Amino acid sequence: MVSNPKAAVETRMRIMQTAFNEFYRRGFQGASLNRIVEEASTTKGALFHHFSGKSDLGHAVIDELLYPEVKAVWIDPLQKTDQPIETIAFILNKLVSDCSGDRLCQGCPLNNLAQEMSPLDEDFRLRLERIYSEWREAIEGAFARGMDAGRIKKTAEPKRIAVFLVACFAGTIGTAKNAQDPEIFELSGGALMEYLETQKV
Amino acid sequence: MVSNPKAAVETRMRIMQTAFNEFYRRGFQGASLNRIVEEASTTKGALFHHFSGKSDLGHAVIDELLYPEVKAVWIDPLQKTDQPIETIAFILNKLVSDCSGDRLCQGCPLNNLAQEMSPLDEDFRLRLERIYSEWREAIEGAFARGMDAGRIKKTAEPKRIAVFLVACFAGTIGTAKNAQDPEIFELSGGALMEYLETQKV
DNA sequence: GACAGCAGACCAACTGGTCGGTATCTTCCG
DNA sequence: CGGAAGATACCGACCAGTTGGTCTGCTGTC
Repeated sequence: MVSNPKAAVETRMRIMQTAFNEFYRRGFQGASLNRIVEEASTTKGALFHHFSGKSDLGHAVIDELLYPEVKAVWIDPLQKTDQPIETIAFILNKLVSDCSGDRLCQGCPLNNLAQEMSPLDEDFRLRLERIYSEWREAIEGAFARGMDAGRIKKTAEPKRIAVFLVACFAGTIGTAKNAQDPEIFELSGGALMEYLETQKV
Repeated sequence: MVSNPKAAVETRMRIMQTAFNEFYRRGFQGASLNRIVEEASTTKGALFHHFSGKSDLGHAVIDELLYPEVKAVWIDPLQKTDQPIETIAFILNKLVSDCSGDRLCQGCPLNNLAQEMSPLDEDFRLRLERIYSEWREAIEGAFARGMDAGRIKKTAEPKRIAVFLVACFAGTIGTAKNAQDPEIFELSGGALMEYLETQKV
């Protein structure tokens, strides 16, 4: 299984990261394997040695790059808190300050891929849906703990809130991407926080 | 300009509608002109007689099919009302009852196209953004009139609400498409109406 | 006969994918 | 310890199929 380790896994990683950028910019269908191998300074041989095809490469990018990213940014922090609203506000602020306005206006990689590929390929859809559902569960759990801790009002419905929040994130980033206008973030994000405040005790 | 009129505009229309379906199902990049002309029972000659290329066809579909649809469903009703929340609830219910669950889970044609094409082609982005901004303005106007009529609370911010609403619609339909689960609509739609209720007097 | 409307053969460019070859490493036997 | 055998990692020419797009020519209507 393991033979010439370091260089090989590095090559594999380089291909995945280059592919991630291509998928992000041009979509999965628009991405070209020829461009990917050129951009990654490697060859078809290497790509098809590490991946069985374009789809397999896509799956690997989702499982090994996208999922860990979402997990680190959203899921892990939420799983440890009983102050969901403050945690979400913190993450959102961090995202806005970390990424430049331009970057934010390129859309969410997860959402971009999901919108394009979920109707076309069930394997893609299931992998992406797993990320979404873990994300929702993390939010739901945080709000449930918030209720137990007396921070969230008793009548709140964590599941409904979680589904709504994920939809709002996806929609806000998506519409901001189309408008190419960071003001969308401020307005939509403000309204979102306004909604969340109504869920406090 | 006009010579053999009826048949020609009919051919043109048939090509656009077939293209619309192809774009809707496979995305613009994934759509094939060969498939479109075959599906429309015509030929490359006809397509390139009526449109200067794939992009031009895309533009025509947006301007002549997508925009009128959004206008009829969303913009026109909103421009005549000072009861924005009731009007929106009505439209949403109509959409859900008109379309089958399956159809809804295929996503919003406007949002699908926007997510894919706005980063790739500025002409697409501008045309799509025009639809979004008219949509937002219609919502904003309706809430402003609602405030004047004393139905919406004085502290409401119509523009913020409009931006947020459009983002929520896009996000809800998008996440429901990925989840292939109509329950997303009920949960997210419920939360959305819950938010809107807080904007009443 | 002039021209819009359309047909469809044709084209270069590119797509995802294959395959024989090579170079570098691991393994194991003597 | 040497060195042959074998596996892994990678190269890049090559392939059939498809893409968006062109162009010549036919046909029916003014």
